Amino acid sequence: MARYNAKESEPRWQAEWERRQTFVTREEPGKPKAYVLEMFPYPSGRIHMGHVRNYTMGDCLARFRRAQGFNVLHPMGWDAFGLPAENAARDKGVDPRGWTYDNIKAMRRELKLIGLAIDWSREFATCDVEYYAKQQKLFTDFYRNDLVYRREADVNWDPVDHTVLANEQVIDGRGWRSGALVERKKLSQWFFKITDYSEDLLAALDTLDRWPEKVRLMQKNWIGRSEGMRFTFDLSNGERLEVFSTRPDTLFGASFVALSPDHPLTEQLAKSDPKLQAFVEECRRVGTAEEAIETAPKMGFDTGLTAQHPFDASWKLPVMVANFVLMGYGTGAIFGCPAHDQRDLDFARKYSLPVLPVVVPEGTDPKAFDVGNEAYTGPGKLANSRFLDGMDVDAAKAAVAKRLEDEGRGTRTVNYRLRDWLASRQRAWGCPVPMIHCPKCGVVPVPDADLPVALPDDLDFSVQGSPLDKHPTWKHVKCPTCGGDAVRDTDTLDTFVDSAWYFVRFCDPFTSDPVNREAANRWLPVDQYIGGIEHAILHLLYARFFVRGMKKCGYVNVDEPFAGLFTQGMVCHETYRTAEGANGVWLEPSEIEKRGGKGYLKGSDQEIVVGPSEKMSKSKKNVVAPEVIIDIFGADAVRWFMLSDTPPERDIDWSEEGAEGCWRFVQRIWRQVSEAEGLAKPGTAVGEAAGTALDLRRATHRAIAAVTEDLAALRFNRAVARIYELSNAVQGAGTDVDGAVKREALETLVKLIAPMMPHLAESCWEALGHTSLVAEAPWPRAEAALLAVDAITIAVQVNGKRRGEITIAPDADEATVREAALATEGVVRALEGKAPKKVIVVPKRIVNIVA
RNA sequence: GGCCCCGUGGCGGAAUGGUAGACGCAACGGACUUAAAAUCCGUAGGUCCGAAAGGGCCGUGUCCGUUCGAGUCGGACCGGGGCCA
Repeated sequence: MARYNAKESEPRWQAEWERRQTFVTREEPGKPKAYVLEMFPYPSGRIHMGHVRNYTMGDCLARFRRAQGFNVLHPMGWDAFGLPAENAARDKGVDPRGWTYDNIKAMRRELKLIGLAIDWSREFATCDVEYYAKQQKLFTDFYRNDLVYRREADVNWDPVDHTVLANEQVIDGRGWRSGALVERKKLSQWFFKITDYSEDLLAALDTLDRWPEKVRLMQKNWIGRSEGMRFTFDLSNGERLEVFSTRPDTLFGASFVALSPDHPLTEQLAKSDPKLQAFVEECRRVGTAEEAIETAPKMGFDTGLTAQHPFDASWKLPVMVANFVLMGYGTGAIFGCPAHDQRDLDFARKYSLPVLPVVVPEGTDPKAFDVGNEAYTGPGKLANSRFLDGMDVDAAKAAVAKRLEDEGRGTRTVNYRLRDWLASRQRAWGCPVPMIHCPKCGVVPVPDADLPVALPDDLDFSVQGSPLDKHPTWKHVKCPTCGGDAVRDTDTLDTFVDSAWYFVRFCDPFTSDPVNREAANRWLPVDQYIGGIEHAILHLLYARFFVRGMKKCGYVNVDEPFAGLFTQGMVCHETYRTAEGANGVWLEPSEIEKRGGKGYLKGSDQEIVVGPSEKMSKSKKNVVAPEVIIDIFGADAVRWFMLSDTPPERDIDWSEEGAEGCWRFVQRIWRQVSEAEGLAKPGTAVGEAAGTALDLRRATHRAIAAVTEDLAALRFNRAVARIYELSNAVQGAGTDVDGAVKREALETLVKLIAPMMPHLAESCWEALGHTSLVAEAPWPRAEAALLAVDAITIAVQVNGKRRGEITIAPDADEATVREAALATEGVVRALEGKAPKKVIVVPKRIVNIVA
């Protein structure tokens, strides 16, 4: 037989699957369902190794479930709106729609090279007007159901690029592209009311038991529930100021009251105080990113006002404006207790404010307790706090709360760090916000009959500002209510909205409603979602919110989008450069060669520096292109690599040697199958087996049991190891094994590799004389009788040290095992004639003799 | 600073509290070959004793503990990574 020719075989089987519509999902209500989904890609134009790993894992699971008799939904689409298309349009003058669809075409072709068992008939892109039309319908329904609202908000504004920037795009107070100092600007923006679900999104994390603990913890921290109090201070100007605090127990340690630069009172005071106005502007230059505010030096401005301590009318605290107080958190005003809050302490030291400890560790003398430059936030007893003295922190919080509530001065509240989701973007390549602004009627949603609000084809990306807004005609429209002249909302929705419900649409992407309720309720939740950990918060939280909103609007009746979540690791590669440090120039893997464990410039004796393995990135040139690799080794070998060795949640190192090893294994399987001699005819029953044949049958069925268990738990690397073992067993069994037993072993081997190396499996299946597809063959079943063994080898220890082993029947009684153990040569030697004090017999495990 | 995760051969990694290092990569020895590639067979944690068969001791980052028995459970520490500050 000839060597396995992946180049010839892979396109052939891909065409055959397509011809037979093997992976088109049909509704098969009699079967259990399995919705397997990998995070859909942004159509950059090229796939990378990270995609290959992600989609191979999902594909392996989808094929496995299919063979097990599940009705599988495994779709694919494109997260196709976003900035790169718009930047290409602006910089190169290309049409963003054409650019995007060209990229999709190129990427689809590359993806198909992997041989994925995907129902391509359901494919869509979020930039398809058919898709975003439905999203606009959802948006207006969310609006009618009070899940969307409009308000003025502070945003990062780049005055050079004339655009809003996300917090992450502001570096050191400057726009990442223009380098201009970012301003904060108030704009009317659309928000999703995600905070309505703060408590539910937090509490329901406990139900997601097939999510990584890490992701649940990250979401929990992001939602940031804290219990505290809102209460008021009386100010010297006669007004009352409401503050929020999670530490009301430290009220007697207060040394100032601080306002956010964006607090209404600050704004009011700034009108008549140019110095304060200048201070506020300085604060705004830091931007709105929490981290920037957190790490910026503490800055304060004394307003000259004082606040009266709630429990002591004679105690006056200065009222400051401080840059570290966030308007979006609590009430935008705090009282500062420097001894027990690090930010307050940094601030107090800078402005020479008093620092009085009011909580000290148990058994510490309050007079001797020195705060220094580190705030004490641990547990302890109250001190210097009048009626609270001696209480612990919780008791003091309760006592303060009760007193403030009794006086009608405050209430206990739960506060969340989670903010409402700002959905407006001043960008043109996105889903237009389906709203109309009428001078008479105000904001009016676009009526269903007028949807979709499609993007115009003739956007001019060379203009300053938003191309949608600057379009000569697009925004002008009649008000649906009064018929008068009105304008469209010229913002688009955050692209995270597009990905917040695409998995619902996949359940029936053809229906004219946004959702086919029956299909959605049958397929959802996604049984296994697979993607990168980088989406732990944003995408996954938004999708959880969206499903809740869609439930409120009557579209679905599930509580959570993703029942199982798996976050796969990155693909890494060694880095190469011509020299250490700054003198070195990065080299591509194809530019070097390895000899004797060292790296050299290809075809020369010039040694190069082999650096550590890092995430593949263009800047370090340590990327390998999937298409190139598939061309060399075939898709199956690459798929096998992605599933081998490294546990799927960890980062994997791509290496040429490893890929060659996979390619050799492909050939080995092919050889074992295609060159097998003396096989029984397909369908021959296996009779009584003994000796080598029985050993092979046992190895076969052990492999079935282990691989089945491992694949169900996504332990691909272990499944791969079990398959190697079966292959070794086939090899070791030799040629004179019964033909039916050998056929059983080989057919099992082929079925077990089928989810991982589907093309090779089809070729082998054909070589074994089948005319059907292995993709349509049922998953093998392990026979319990063959998993049992009639003799097991267990270790014998003396005082916990291994001194020998015995081979014995698994059901041997304790006395027999004990006798055999004590008779073992090594045990006799170790005991030196002494009588054992105790013999511990753990059936089928071990014998330990205590001497 | 707090919380979480991870430290096992040259490398990736296995191991329900029960024979540590399965399986793979790289390496080495042998067979086949004019030769190479490919393939097949075999060796392999360290160390000491022995001609060999075999055996002793040490060994999962370090130390301590629980247990008949610890890579696995608990505590402290060291190192790496992540999230939040």
